Order: sequence, then C-alpha cells, then structure tokens
Amino acid sequence: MSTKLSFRQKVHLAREDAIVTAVKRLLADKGFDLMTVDEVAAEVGIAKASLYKHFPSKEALAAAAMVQVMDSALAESARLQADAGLDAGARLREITRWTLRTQLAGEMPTLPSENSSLRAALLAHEGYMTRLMDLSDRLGEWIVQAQADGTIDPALPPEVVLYTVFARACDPVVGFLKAGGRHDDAAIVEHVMRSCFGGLQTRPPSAA
Amino acid sequence: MSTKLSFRQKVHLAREDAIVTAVKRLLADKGFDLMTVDEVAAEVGIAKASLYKHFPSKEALAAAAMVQVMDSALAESARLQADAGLDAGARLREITRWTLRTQLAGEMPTLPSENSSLRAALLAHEGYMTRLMDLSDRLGEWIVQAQADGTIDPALPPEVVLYTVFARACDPVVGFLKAGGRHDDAAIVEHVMRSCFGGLQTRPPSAA
DNA sequence: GTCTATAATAAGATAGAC
DNA sequence: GTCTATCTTATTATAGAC
Repeated sequence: MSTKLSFRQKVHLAREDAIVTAVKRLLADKGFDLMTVDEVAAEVGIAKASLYKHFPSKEALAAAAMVQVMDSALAESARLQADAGLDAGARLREITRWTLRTQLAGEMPTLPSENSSLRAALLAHEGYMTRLMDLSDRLGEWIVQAQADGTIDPALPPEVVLYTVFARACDPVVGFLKAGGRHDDAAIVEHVMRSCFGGLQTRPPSAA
Repeated sequence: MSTKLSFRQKVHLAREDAIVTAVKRLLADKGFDLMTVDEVAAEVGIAKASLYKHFPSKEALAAAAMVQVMDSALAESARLQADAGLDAGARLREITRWTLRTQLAGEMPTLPSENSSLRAALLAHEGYMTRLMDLSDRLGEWIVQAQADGTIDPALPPEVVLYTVFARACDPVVGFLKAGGRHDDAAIVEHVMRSCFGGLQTRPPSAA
C-alpha cells in the first residue's frame, strides 16, 4: 500500500468518510430499514446520485459503516490486549463498557435483525466478516482465559458469554434509561455493567 | 358485557383472532417494518381489502397483536401472583422464563425500536398502554419486595431491573443460540436465565 | 463526480361491484 | 364482508447533461 495520495484521492477519501460517518449516525438513530438514502444524501449535503457513485447500494453504504464500527472495536480490543495491567476478565468488562459508551454516544448502528436485506449483504461482505471473526476470536480467548482464572462463570458455555457481550451493543435498556432522564450516561453504564456481570440477584459478599 | 353472541359475531371474532394470530407470528418472525399487509392477508387467506374492514391500518393490526401478547403476560403474572409457594424473587424469575419460552416458540413480537411509526401508535393506544402499565406495576411490586427480601440486588434501581426483565423479550442471544443449533430450547432458557440473574462473573458459593 | 430529472418498484390504503 | 382492480406515496436506483 502506498501512503502517497494525490489531492484528488484525499478529497475522495474525505468525502467517503463523511458519508460513512453520516450513515453510522443515521443507522444508530433509526436503524437500517427506516434510514433512507435521501436522508443520507441530505445530511452529507450532496445529491443522491453522487452517493451512488461512491457506494453501489444502500446495503453497501450500511456495510461500510459496520466495517468502520468493527475497526473501532478491534482498535479498542487491541488497546486492552496491550495493557498488561489487565487480566482477561477486566478486558471483557472494559470492552463491554466501551460498547455501552459508544451506544450512548449515538455511534453504535443497530445490528441487523434476523430478517433483513442487510443481513445477507453483511454475511456476503468479506471485509465485515473477517473483522467480525477476528473480534470473536480475540473475545473468545479472553472468555476462555477468564473462565480458567475463575473470574467468569465456567458453567456458562463460552458462546453464551460472547453473545451476551455482543448483545450489549443493542441493549434496549440503555435507551430506556436514557429516555427516562433519571440517570446520566455514566450511571447508565454502571447500572447495566452491574446487572450484566453481577446479575440481578443479590450477590453474597465476595471472597475475592 | 353480554356473553350471548350471535353466530355472525362469533364468526367475526374467530376471523379477527385468526388475523391477530398471523400478525403475532409475522411480527415475531420479521418485525413490524418488514412485515407487509399483503403477507398478513396471504397467511390468513383473505384479500387485503378485507383485512382493512377489520383493522383500519397496519399499526392497528400490530397493536392488536401486542395487546394479545400483553394479555398473555398479564395472565401468566396473575398465575404467579396466585401461587403462594413463590416469593417475589421466584415470581420474577418465572415471568422471565415465560418470556424466553414464548420468544423461542416464535410467539413474541419484537418490541418497537425507538423510531417507528408503530411506537407512536402504541403510545396512543389506550388498551395497550393500560396493559403495559398494569404489568409494570405488578412487576414493580415484585421487584421492590424481592429487594427487601434480599433476593434481588438492592443496589440496582428498580427500573433497571424492570427494563432488564422486559428486554429478555427481544434478547438477540436467544436467536443466536437457536441459530447455532448446539443447544435445545430448554438449555437456551437456562443459560440465559443464569447469565441474567446470576451474572457473567463467577459467583462465590452462596451463603443462602 | 456532481447535478436535475426520471424510471421502476414496492407497499399502504381505497373504490366499487357483488 | 369479501373480492378484484386501482390509487397514492415513498424509496431505491439510474439516465444523461455538464
């Protein structure tokens, strides 16, 4: 890969980045089905036909946004991996916290529900699937390690833990609490973290 | 209310019930936005125009389905309330279990996401809102009682517990595990129950 | 590559006969 | 109340000039 880019190419990439940023925000706000390409064009400030010169379809638009989110998540996971002061359990908690903060910031596109034209497009999108598997592998290692360490319940199958962490990205509890207006963002994150990792039941005073 | 119904009225109600049943299934399967009125008509086996003689809009169709689900949930909560062998914590666990079983059976319509024409229709639907508030009140009493009993973590605000229980109705973990095919329905329910009430962290051997 | 204008299609809703 | 046929609107996508 050359790092030397012509002015034209830089402008091109900057525009595509502006488009993807708008798509991310709209996806987080309304979801794929309710987001219209007209809205995206309006938010970016260009004509709809110009959008289609950059991305061939609405699905490709959304996939590009999902790839960018995956890259953010992978970057965050790399930071946590590099932090030698954290054990596997702490890394899992911190990536979950990052997920909740990202959702609260309105930057977490809602994942595709089971039946959606987006779902098929994402499954066929090589870049997205590679990143999803990389992230799953890294979190999977943390989970197995944390279960060996005794910080994550070994009675839960690892995929249950993985899906539960992933699901925080679209946890409706976050939105409900935000809409209620009785808690600030930090409190919402801590409440959801406590219910997720500690459970709803009362915990006996921990030996640890 | 008279219990005496003419034959015509009975046929009318039976048809409306068939419609609502189809809508419930399609809502659980595809969600509101992806469900089309044509599909509903096809599944019931009548013409679309006939549907509109029974329900004035797609939103009214979905609202009728949501009311029926709420009635099921209220009936289940009444059964649990009447069971003197259960304390508040056990009732909360059992209503959550019922929610998960209903979702696995394909009978739990997905709740409206934040931005949807359905959301506004439901907020304006008196029958739905009354039932939602009745159910929230009953679960709210259970939560406060369970926190006083020490079976639910008193550090969590009651509304966090309430929303967390409600959110099991659309927990994507259930669908992921089902799609994975490595667990039967009963195992899925138990894994999600354990992660929800016990938390992802290892629990020290309980004193209780 | 950007624009305006325009297909092409899908889906909610209705008209009018029976 | 049920049907067929149709209207209306919203939305994805493209044509063609510059």
